[in-house]
Amino acid sequence: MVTHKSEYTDDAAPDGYRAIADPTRRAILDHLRHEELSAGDLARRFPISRPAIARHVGVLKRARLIRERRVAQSRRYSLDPEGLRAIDDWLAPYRVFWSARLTDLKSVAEEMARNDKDEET
Amino acid sequence: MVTHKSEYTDDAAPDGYRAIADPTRRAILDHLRHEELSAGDLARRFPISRPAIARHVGVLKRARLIRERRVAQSRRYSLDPEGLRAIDDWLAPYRVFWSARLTDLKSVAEEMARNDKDEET
DNA sequence: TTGTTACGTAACACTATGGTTACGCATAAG
DNA sequence: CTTATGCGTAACCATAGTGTTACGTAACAA
Repeated sequence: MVTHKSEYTDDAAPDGYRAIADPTRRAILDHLRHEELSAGDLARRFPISRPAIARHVGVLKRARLIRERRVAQSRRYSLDPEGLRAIDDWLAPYRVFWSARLTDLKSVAEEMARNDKDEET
Repeated sequence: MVTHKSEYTDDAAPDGYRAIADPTRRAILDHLRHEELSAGDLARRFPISRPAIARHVGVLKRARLIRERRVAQSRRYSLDPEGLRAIDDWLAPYRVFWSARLTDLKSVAEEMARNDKDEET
């Protein structure tokens, strides 16, 4: 709803779901999967400006999807499994829906209901 | 440019990443994991209006995360594994980053690099 | 010191998103 | 038929998100 905060209280860490919602940020992760890169390196690989990259990197960092390592005046970024693992954990209960056949989806749902009876807050 | 339209450029199917970025939509999915529900059913379980639910449901439907089944004037929604599976597929290559422990992250990255040498288009 | 390089942050504009209320359409029931 | 129910859509408003340019700071090099 309306938080009425309006100040830039950036205390709340952005969640991983929001972080990977942006295709540019997913592409950044895909790049970091292969090698450690700085913000400048990334900016050269994308059609957007370096400040934009810096913002994306900030979101990913606060969501614990990447880590920062300072080398001289450069900052190298690498993957941090923590955030993606959280998403994977959320996704896990759904995985049975496609690993188990689709032919009997209803029984699968009922089995799920037994396993985690009241998971919602 | 689009000066006076700008309202619904939503012809393109929304991707699943965007769909699960919203906590309300994730909660909707969690409810549908246990039982088949209509938009009205969902609206009663959430503190937002039914039209808002209908919009969320539309996003989830176009992202192939849920399915619609018409019963009389009611529309029952159930999970569609297709969309979440796509996300899981994207997530899969990263899974090795936390299944292999953090002790030697660099070698893991190099292994990944060998496996899918150039994945970006 | 001065100059270069690498980077993040501030300020701003535009678009996208998510909420509301009001309305229209389809089906069911009387 | 008329009336009620269930649901989606349109119009509108407030906020969050994403891009830009301009600027400030920190680490090297000379």
